[in-house]
Amino acid sequence: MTPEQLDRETWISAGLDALERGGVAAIAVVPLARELGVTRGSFYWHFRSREELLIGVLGRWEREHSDAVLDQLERVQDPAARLRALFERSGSKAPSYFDKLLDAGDDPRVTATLDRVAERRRDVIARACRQLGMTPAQARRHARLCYAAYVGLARLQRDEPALAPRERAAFTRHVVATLVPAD
Amino acid sequence: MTPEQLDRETWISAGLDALERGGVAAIAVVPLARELGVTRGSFYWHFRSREELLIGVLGRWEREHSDAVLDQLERVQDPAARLRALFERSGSKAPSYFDKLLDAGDDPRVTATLDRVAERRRDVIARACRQLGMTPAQARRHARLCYAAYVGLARLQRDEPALAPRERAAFTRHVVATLVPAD
DNA sequence: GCGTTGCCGTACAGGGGTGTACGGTCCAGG
DNA sequence: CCTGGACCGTACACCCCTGTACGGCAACGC
Repeated sequence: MTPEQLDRETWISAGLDALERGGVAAIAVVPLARELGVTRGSFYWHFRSREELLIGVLGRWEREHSDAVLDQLERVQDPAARLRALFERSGSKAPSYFDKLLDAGDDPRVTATLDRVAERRRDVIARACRQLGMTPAQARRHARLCYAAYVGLARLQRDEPALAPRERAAFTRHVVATLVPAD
Repeated sequence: MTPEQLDRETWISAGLDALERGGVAAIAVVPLARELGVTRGSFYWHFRSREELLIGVLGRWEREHSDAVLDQLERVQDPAARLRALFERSGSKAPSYFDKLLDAGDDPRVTATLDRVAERRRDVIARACRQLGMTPAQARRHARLCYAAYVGLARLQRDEPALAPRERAAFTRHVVATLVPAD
């Protein structure tokens, strides 16, 4: 099934899985080697250090899980619908990697990545707000607020387990009604 | 200056300082002992384990930095002004401990504490919303949104360094105008 | 004075992690 | 062939942390 020969990308995939389960601290050489049925000898052939793996994992997340989502969002023509889609996504299960990364505020590599995606996401939101008639300054402030709510919702959703489907839908409607102008 | 004899409360104070600087992981016996100019022999006389210290630090934060703030907030009569005060606080420097704790989502002790304070804060917000004319269900949803924004703002404010005073004031006004009903 | 108690230093055992050096294996290709 | 390179196992040195056992010292009461 799994190829007997590992390569860089296999290690990075395993690192992403570990991130989802145990956070950034779980992206460690020894546990990953155990999981892959291999020793650290393999790892240090493909990577120069643990940090190099971390950079690889962060890069892949940024490309495949963050930028990709934004591109998908940008394809929505109506700006109000675009913002709605953002908050409807935040109500579902998707941002599992995201709040794990939010937990690792100490690591400079992680914060650098997070700063980049935050800026891009706020830009997308601010553009939609301008299309809805806000001034640039208003749009910038509202984008900041919306992104803060997005980040906070990603947290709440992990701490509180359930939230019944009907209530979840009602809450999402309330969020959209409050934060999406002209709605 | 410092008493040559240490006691439990001194260790807990040092633990709180360490939390502010380096997060929950910095609440460790060896570094704290170094900082206090003492060895672990002292620590293990006052505490049975590192976890006992953690519990002490969390308890003190919950009493002196979380509950105290809520009590102060409750003394504001006008419900709209009460919510305004909440968001004006989130714009300043205060919640430094808070977002450090948010980073440690893995530790069960921390999440338990965070869940308790989240519930209390949402209750305070929801009560204000009901006083402003919302139905109980509306108030519950709006409190959830407000608290999510509060959490998200605590994060943003650490990542982004400055934000000029005038812009900060304008942003706070925008947050209040958006999230405080009848404003 | 003398012991008991509070407080701290020292030493040891152990676990988990990162890197490094080096030794094997297997498979291509001259 | 047999040589070299890709790939992995093994062993070692090291760091940082938790806990435990025990020994020392100073202050207090009796």
